[in-house]
Amino acid sequence: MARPRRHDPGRRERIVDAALAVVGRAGIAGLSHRTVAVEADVPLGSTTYHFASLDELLVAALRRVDDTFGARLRQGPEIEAPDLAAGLASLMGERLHAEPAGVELGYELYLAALRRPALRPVAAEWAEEVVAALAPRTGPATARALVALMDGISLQVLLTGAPYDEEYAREMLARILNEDPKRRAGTSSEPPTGPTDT
Amino acid sequence: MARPRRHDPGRRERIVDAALAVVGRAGIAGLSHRTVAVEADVPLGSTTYHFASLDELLVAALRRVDDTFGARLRQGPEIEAPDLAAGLASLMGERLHAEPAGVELGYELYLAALRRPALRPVAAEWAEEVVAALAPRTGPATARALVALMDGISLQVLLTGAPYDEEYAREMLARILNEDPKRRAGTSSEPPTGPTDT
Amino acid sequence: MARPRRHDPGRRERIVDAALAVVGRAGIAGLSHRTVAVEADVPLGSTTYHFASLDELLVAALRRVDDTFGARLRQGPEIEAPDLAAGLASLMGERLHAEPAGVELGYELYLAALRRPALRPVAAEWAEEVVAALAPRTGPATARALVALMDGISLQVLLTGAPYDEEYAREMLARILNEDPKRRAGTSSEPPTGPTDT
Amino acid sequence: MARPRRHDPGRRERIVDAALAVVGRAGIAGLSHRTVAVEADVPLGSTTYHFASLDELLVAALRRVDDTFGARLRQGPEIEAPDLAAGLASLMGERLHAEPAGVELGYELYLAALRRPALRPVAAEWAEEVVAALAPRTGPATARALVALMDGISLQVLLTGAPYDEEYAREMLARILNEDPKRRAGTSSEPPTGPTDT
DNA sequence: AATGAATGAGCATTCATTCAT
DNA sequence: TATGAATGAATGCTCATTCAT
Repeated sequence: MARPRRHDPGRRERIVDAALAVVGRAGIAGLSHRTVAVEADVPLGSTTYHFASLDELLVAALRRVDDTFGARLRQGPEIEAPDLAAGLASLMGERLHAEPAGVELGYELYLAALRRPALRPVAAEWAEEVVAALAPRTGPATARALVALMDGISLQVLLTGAPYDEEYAREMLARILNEDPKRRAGTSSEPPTGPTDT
Repeated sequence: MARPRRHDPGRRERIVDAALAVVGRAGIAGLSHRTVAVEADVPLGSTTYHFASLDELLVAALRRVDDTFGARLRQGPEIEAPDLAAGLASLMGERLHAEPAGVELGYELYLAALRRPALRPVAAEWAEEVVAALAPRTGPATARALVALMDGISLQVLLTGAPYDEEYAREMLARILNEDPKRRAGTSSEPPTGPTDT
Repeated sequence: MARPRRHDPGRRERIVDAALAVVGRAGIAGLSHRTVAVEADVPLGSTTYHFASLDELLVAALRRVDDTFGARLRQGPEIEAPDLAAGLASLMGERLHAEPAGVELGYELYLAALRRPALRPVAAEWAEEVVAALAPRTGPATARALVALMDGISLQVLLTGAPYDEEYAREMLARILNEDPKRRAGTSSEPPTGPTDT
Repeated sequence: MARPRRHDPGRRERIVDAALAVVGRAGIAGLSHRTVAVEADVPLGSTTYHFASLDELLVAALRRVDDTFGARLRQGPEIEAPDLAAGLASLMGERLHAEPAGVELGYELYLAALRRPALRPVAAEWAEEVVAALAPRTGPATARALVALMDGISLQVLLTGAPYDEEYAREMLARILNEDPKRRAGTSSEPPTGPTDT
């Protein structure tokens, strides 16, 4: 009972919150007008009134997530650590252990965006955010490669259920940070816009 | 009308083929008993008779795919190329251009596996296959990192729609192949089970 | 309760019957999976199982109607009446009074077909049936014009609610049956394929 | 954002215009409060505020249409043409080719009126308008028959997709204009209220 | 062994209308 | 006087699975 609730300010936000809760629990595929309406304790029609389509709701929900790797990187000290590879490897481990759901959500978003164009802008933003945080320190090309490697390693962990090996991650990230020693002297950093960068 | 086809020996296989065709065309989400029954020109009940669940059918179909990066790697010459990084970068480009659908299917499988445990073994196999092909040449740890990096780079290409930059990929793969120059001499290969490998 | 009803032979036909009943009562616009399911006392899914789309069901229902003007014409004596115009006018009146619902259904079908291509073949068949019945007596062109005139007169009656004026109808049908007296001698019939016919 | 538009005097008219645009584009079935509100760039509530029901809005919109056969007939020269049948046949062809959408709208209105009593007055007006334009020249009964025949012929063209045969139409219209040659001399006009007219 | 029929749950979406402000 | 928000009912349709034959 107890559901008169005409004039419910903030309802739109509550729906977004509910969508996020549903996606966290059941994945993007588990999001439907019905699941979100139940979660938000709101009539079904209300979800379609506020969001013309499920994609629109999903995008609104994903944009609200500021608990991404990029966000964490911007706030934390790792970006300035003397050993950047170790900092990133540590941060990966921290997130994989502390909030695996958040990490999963991120990759689910990436992969879902492959088939749902509406999600691509958000996915691209999430990815760009990390690159933007790293680029000032490493240059854009290396930053992009670091992100690619971290993405690939995280996916492997999530998929195989194998434990995260932080030392292994550190080593491989360090290799990316090493420019080719045959062509240059082996320094561990490169100018923001080095000659090999795009 | 008059489509008896009792005693149809290859039917099970035909259903698997049809499932694969459907998945290739419409993605994993497009697979249903109905779509596959239509594609195979088989009664609906036949699909549930031969496969207890959709997941089972999907697994059977995915296991039959031999058009994976790993399979291609096993057959081709790249694995023995003097410049392994260049070989892999070239192979990535080839696949991204020639059969993006196949590449997408791979990542779609990863996505699905995140939430559907039944698919995880296949997804893990697909990933392991590449590692297994590379490991004899680079050692398992480096192989795993190469795969991670290639996955990350491919995802970026597919998600952002940016053109694939083969030279960039080659450079970054080469960095992974370079062991830390501070600790060792920069050789482009390492023994199958080097000290840093897991 | 009392609704186990697995294995219900003839169900498909019952659904068609129900559809016809719904359309007769509420018009084509009143036909929905739900209304027809209730009318047939059948679960909702059953209607979509037997008919892939509403259009398909509607077409099946309309094709079963043999209570059309054309059917009546084929069976009755009017077609051979010495005064064809009077026979047709009388038949129109008979139908308008005895089964206005059937007449309405016919014109609703014609008009609905304007916007729903799936209905056009049936509508065309209904119209052709009358033409085919009349053509041996009057020639195809005159037959077509007779049908057009009868359609137009019936529409006016249905729309305005004005009473059907049989004598008026007879007079105008007779005029169509009269070939142009300026060019020919005024006979009341023309050969099956007269020179002015298409 | 910032679309205040309080005190918008012509809003009611704009809503009617928008309704007409929607109906022209998507048919009567495509008219809804939402579609019309979007088309008029007006808040949803505004449409229900100004028009108590959809029917009311639809009637207001249809009454404004002056692009009907009757309107065209009142303005054009055909009504005074020496060969009235030829004039009408030509006008039919002109409209069927130049604005089939407008013609279809007319018949769609007839359809809707069959089941929605609120629309009947408008539909009757549309039909009466042509009769009124023709009656001074032909007498009311003949006028009504001409209209009936033209409606029937137009419906056949729209339904079967067959090309409009102007000469055929002219011939049949001419027959209606010919009073029965057996009873009277074949003149091509009759006094406004001839003995056979109702 | 094989399958056509069946079905209850679910889907995204549209809608006319009501109502508190 | 306007209107944004709200909502319950309905729409066509898909689905995995069950089951009697």
